[in-house]
Amino acid sequence: MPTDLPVSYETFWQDERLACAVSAALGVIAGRWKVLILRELLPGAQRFNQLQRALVGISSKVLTEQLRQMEQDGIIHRQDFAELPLRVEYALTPLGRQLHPVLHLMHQWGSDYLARQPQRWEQWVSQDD
Amino acid sequence: MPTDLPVSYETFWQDERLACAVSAALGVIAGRWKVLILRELLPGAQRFNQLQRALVGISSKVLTEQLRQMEQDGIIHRQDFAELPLRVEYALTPLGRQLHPVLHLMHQWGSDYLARQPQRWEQWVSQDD
DNA sequence: CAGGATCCCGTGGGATACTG
DNA sequence: CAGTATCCCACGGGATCCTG
Repeated sequence: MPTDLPVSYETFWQDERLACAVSAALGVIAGRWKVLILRELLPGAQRFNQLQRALVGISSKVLTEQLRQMEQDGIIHRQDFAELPLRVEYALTPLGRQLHPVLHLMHQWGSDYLARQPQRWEQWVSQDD
Repeated sequence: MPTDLPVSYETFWQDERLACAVSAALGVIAGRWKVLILRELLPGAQRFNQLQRALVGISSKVLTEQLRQMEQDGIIHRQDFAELPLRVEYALTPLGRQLHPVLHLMHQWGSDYLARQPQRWEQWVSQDD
């Protein structure tokens, strides 16, 4: 039912439906590995195995799942070069690249949060640093 | 949308551990009802039943869980007025209030996303409008 | 190389009922 | 009013092995 979205500052967050936009954004990036995948793709396109090596601990099944979802959500693009050995590259779409400011702000808040809740560090620390 | 990013742009996202900050922020707001609770609390403190009435469909158990987690995460504060009938108020902490810009940016991105993926609307639409 | 196919499991969250 | 106490289940995600 809600179609046009008046994204003005005054109406922000007033309307029930506007909350959905936040939930939608959340749904798109809330996967276990998605922000990490986004980070890997920020510098440029990456191949499947490059991603898998970067994301230490992820299985190929899960990586495939996350990539497929992100592709369906329109934030990454999958390019299959029909050649042997197989070569597939994943890259951010414009929409995906527009997540950068969001991630940046989340990072800022998160850093502040972690500084105040040091005991909560360990659950977010990557194993591979 | 802000394509130009503020200050510490160089350090952002370079380090493994900086990704954790994003994941941490995500973990704090990723609950099924948390952004909705945040929105309810933005105008000011709310009582338990006020929240439950606003969040149509939530059970008291789940509401309690989400509130407890958010309290533990330091983004809301629980004030128990020891009086009868029982009265407990939940309010944002300063840290919680600092999520506002994050939510705002997520809302902007989400609106853009929903505009491009109209078929995905329904899964985010609230039932109570 | 880039996945598919299976099997498996913890847990976030829902439904319902009860209580100080 | 502001919660507990149980029971329950889907599903996101992990582990392992297989393939065009």
